[in-house]
Amino acid sequence: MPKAYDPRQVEERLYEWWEQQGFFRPEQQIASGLADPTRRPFVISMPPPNVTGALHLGHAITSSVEDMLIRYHRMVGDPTLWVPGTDHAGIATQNVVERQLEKQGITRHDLGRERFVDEVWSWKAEYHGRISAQQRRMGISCDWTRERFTLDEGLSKAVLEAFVQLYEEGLIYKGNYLVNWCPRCQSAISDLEVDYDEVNGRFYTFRYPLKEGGFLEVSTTRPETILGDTAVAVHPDDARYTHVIGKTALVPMLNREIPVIADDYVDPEFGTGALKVTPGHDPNDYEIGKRHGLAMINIMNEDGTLNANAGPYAGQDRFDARKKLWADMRIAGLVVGDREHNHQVGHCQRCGTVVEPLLSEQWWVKMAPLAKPALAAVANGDIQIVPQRFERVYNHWLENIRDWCISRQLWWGHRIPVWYGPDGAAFAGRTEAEARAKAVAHYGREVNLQQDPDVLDTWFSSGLWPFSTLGWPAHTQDLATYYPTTVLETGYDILFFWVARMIMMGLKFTGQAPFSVVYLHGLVRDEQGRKMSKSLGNALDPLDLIAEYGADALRFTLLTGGTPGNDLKLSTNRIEANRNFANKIWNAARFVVMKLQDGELAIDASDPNNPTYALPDSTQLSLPDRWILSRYESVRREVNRLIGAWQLGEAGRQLYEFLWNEYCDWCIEASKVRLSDAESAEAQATRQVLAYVLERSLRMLHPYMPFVTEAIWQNLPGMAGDGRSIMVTRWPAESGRFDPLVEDHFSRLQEVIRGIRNVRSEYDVPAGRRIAAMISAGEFTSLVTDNLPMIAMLARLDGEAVEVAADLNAPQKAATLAAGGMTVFLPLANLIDLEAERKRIQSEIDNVDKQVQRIEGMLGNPGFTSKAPAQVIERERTRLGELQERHAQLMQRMAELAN
RNA sequence: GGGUGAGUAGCUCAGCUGGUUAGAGCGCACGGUUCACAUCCGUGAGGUCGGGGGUUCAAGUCCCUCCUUACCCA
Repeated sequence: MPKAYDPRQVEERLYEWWEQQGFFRPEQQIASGLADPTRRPFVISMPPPNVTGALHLGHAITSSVEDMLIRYHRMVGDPTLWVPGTDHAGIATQNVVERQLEKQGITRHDLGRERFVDEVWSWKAEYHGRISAQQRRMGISCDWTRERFTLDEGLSKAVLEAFVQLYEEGLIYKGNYLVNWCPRCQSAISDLEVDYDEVNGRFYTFRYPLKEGGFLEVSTTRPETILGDTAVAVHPDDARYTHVIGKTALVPMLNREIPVIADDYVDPEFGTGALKVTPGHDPNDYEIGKRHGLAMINIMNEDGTLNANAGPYAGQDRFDARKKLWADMRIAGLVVGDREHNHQVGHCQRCGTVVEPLLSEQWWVKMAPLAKPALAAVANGDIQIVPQRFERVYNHWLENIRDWCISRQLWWGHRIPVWYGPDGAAFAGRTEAEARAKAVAHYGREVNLQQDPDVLDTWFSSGLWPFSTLGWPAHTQDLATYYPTTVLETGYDILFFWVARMIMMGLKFTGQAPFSVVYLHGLVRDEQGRKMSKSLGNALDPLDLIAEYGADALRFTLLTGGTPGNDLKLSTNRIEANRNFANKIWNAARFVVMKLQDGELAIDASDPNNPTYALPDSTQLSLPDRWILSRYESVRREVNRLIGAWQLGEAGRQLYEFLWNEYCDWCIEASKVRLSDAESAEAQATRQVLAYVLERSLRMLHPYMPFVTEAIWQNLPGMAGDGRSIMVTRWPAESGRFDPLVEDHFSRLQEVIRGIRNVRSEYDVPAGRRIAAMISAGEFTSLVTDNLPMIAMLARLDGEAVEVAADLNAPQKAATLAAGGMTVFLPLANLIDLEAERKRIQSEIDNVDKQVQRIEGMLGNPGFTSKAPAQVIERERTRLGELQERHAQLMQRMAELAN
């Protein structure tokens, strides 16, 4: 084993080996006996990354969390399946390819639909390759043989099936309503695809002339929509305006006559209290228009220019028209004024263009009937959302859900499976033949059919992902075995886009919730807490980080750097620290492996998936051996508990602290004494314990840091070979080694050792100098004498000059410390300054005093003694006793020094 | 306007169902050629847990309120 762990030397090689061995496949897990085929499989559908481009840290955190869960469950013995795949990402992908073509001066229309789509497919091929290579670098153990793409034949069939079923049930309908229209993409988009950003706009106030004479002052942020006004509204109770209700207003520049109406929606406090109503270009006005039977005028073309309804402004871009119209109105004397005004404006999530509410004929899904069961599934516990607080967000959205616009005026995606007859009648079919048959039945003869040119919203196909990837609508073996899946893990930002829709679709088409747990992670941000983005230039590339620190360090950082549902500010400092951790355990293992050369090591290999270093007979175990075994068992229990409670980060942190602070800093250090006589029985026992605890701990760390744990495990004598891998060993079971008394005893010795080190440091005793000590150990005398060589080594005492007894008198010139229920005198003759020593002891006495007072206060409080649990009271009593004793020891020493 | 999260050491964050003297990493100070590791070891300094009120024997943890901040929905 090299002196430093170098991830670059091992990661890619190990990954290829794992994949080649078939470890990622549930069939292999069952065949090898690791997984119990009678257990419920553990299944995750990977959130499919868009084939748009490269992966970012959002994908890296997804990969880290899911792989952690998958590896853990695989080791636990569940048949474990992780289905990977990618998403065609309609608008996003079409946009990048269009932009690419733009550079060559070509539009998609130049190419035509078919050639353009071919172009996108080749883009997809290239980026899909990049994406899966990146995911492999993360170390993810998904079943690549089951990889899917949303435009695959099978998944496309699922889309057709879902569409036709919903259509036939009347849950999909076509209608001319107000949609969010992106003039650049020239497509409708759903409510969720609109981002509302604050914009420095203007607030324009003008006069609306009345036919009957006079005028009404009205304000707007979008003057060009005046051209589409079909009413002016005031609040019915607004005394200022009662007299104008029912009169007729004249649309500026067009002189079109429109009514002045009264409607509760109008806020008399806002602006002038009179509202222009443009049902064709504003969602609220649309509602008013419906209530009052107003005309709905569309003044805009699909590219954002105005149409013939805009009269003289036809052909002008919407923003040019805004300026022109305002200028003309100014000349006409209709302008009152305009001022700065910051407000929220909808932008296309994919291209940033200001979205226009536009009347348009689109396909919709009726959501209310789908939302109801989805709400119930969470309410009745079929689906658990982690963290739970997101249930409220989920509920709120579903309770107020609106119909979903699913048609997109794009070329890249699932073509809508509807064909129109000559008179426009629509026939939905899973195939053209099916639609044709319906048409023949309808018309009584063959007619020409034309397929709808539009495609479906990407999320329509993603909504089917958990079951379409397993073969639905076909009744495949995979679907029967692995559906419903277990956990859906993703960022909270796509709770509505994806998670809620999968739940609705899953319940609708399979009658079952598609997963039982939704685990939501937070967003990865930069060190200042900003969202990572290309334009800010603050986006870290996971591949760069892996190259510099190793995949394990990145994974561990993403897993332990935060808590579920909360954003994570990623700093390279932290990744570096975790790289150091990988190196630390690598070196710990180097030490152990080196020491293991000194003797034969018995391995219990009765279960091929659970090769186990045998432990010595318990009579052979020293205190440090028993201690690390007990600590290991405590941590094992705690890690299990935490993972069970979805506290994956905390579990990882526990492992980190156990391995570094207990295994390395104490267990290994303490072992060196007993290993010095390599031939001895105690050395052999120590080696066995070192090996056992290391190997078991590596298993628990494996889901977090798969590479370094495997790299080490392959070097552990007797473990590797015959294609064995740590990733398919069993998760450690109860060891029966927990021993609180041992933990108590060892921590007393730790206190003594730390205390001595502290004094040494305070008195500037040279690190290499071995010093004398007198330990007045009371009831712990045999504990100390039994472990004296270890204490001497760790505290750098001169073994020849250590005196231990139940009760010792202090030498005059000595530093004194009370620790672990014992008193230690360090006769540092020429170093001790009596005055300084008195001060040191006094400050310790003060410290002890404070605690004694606190506890005495507690125990003296009848409320406490009568109401607190007996265990807590008992613990405080014990502590008080020890503190009082310590206090007495220090006081006695003070008295001696005073002489 | 409705909702949610965050506010704990100089920085980034843990702290589960309320119960020892509130922890870690980084940074800082001091000291280290201790036979695995300087990607390291040892010691230490540093916190009125955002403010105020309340519940409780006991509050970083529960409740109310306010402040700051980020995000979601409308």
